[in-house]
Amino acid sequence: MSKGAATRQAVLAEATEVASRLGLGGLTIGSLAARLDMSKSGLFAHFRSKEALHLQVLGYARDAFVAEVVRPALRAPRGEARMRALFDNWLESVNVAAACLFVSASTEFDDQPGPVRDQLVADHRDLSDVIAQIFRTGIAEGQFDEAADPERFAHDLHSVMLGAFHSRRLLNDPRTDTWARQSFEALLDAARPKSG
Amino acid sequence: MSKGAATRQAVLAEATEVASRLGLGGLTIGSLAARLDMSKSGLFAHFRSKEALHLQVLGYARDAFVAEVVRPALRAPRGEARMRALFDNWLESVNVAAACLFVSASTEFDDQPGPVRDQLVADHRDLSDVIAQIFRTGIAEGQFDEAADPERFAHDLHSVMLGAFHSRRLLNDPRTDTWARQSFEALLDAARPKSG
DNA sequence: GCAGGAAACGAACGATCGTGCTATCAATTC
DNA sequence: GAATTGATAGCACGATCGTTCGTTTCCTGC
Repeated sequence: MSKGAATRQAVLAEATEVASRLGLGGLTIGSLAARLDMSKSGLFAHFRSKEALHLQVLGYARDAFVAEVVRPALRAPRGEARMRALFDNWLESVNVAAACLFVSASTEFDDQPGPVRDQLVADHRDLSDVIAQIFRTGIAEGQFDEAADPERFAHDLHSVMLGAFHSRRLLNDPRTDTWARQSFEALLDAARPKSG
Repeated sequence: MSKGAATRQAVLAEATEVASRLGLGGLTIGSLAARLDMSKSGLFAHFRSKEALHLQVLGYARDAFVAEVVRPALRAPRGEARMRALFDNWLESVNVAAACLFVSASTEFDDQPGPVRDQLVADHRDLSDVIAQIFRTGIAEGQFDEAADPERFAHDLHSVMLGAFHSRRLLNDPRTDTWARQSFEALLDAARPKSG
């Protein structure tokens, strides 16, 4: 990796950290440069616009999220076990900057049309598709009901995670994980094949 | 209402609208003043600090949310009917500025300690208490299981709403309401007294 | 209708915002 | 090791940020 690419990665890592706390809107070139002991213009030259920085931060966060949450889960056996692995990793990522960034950026930009919002929608769709696909495999394995809607399951699972992030990060409620796991089990139970 | 109080209300209404789209962090005195055809200093004099403005916006949004979502629901018969009324009103408020503001501000400030965050936590607790109390009444009425946890129900209902706001506002998914209602019914079913 | 107080304004503050230039410095290629 | 490319710094720009101050205008209670 060339020198430029290396510092760019370092900038994106730090930017992801900051943006996960202050939101993408709270991310400023100046303070970011100060944190990294760089000049404002030197840092800026890597991105050429603030929106480009936003997009690259989202790309970096997406890669981190996939590497930390999604990819390890895909090594679990297909179907329900894989779904459980994904859920576990996701729930553990409640303090991982990349995961938090997507939650905060999604509510921050849901009313601000543009490339950033578009990217967030696309990323959400990708994750939703992964969940739905795992679910479909579970159907094929006989673990889930053929009549169940994989996309609705993905939506419901996402809701559970949003609630968990809210409960853990804003309220700091110690019951968060217990409740999230119970909700997850309820989702699985509801998706089980009807016996008879 | 005196002149000052009147314009202050007008400012808070507009500020709530703007903050619901751009977040509290995206709310600036200058642009807010321009929207209301006021001078920056004239508007600022009402609040004396930006944080005070933030807190008063939250108070205004809270009152609006209670007036639009909570209070009407309390006129429904106690127990399950009241819970359904609350859910219906809440789901309809997906495009009401005050309701959106709480969702976005909660994720925006969950990592920024201070009075604003404290206020958000308090407001969340208040709403959670209302839900839990309605649930407890439903238990007393025999509609819900004595063994069910009212606070967990409140948390789960909140998760469903967060998912609905996300799905409607970011993804603009037409299935949002259907899915939210199905999730709500599932929560109610899970809370029903066990027969036998 | 006048006095006194509240409300709004205009101008300015220092700081910081995002974004350009130009120059210097380091790294890579021959 | 010289030449070339790319990375970083310095400086400046207009704009806007939150905030203060002194003045003016409007409202209100007598």
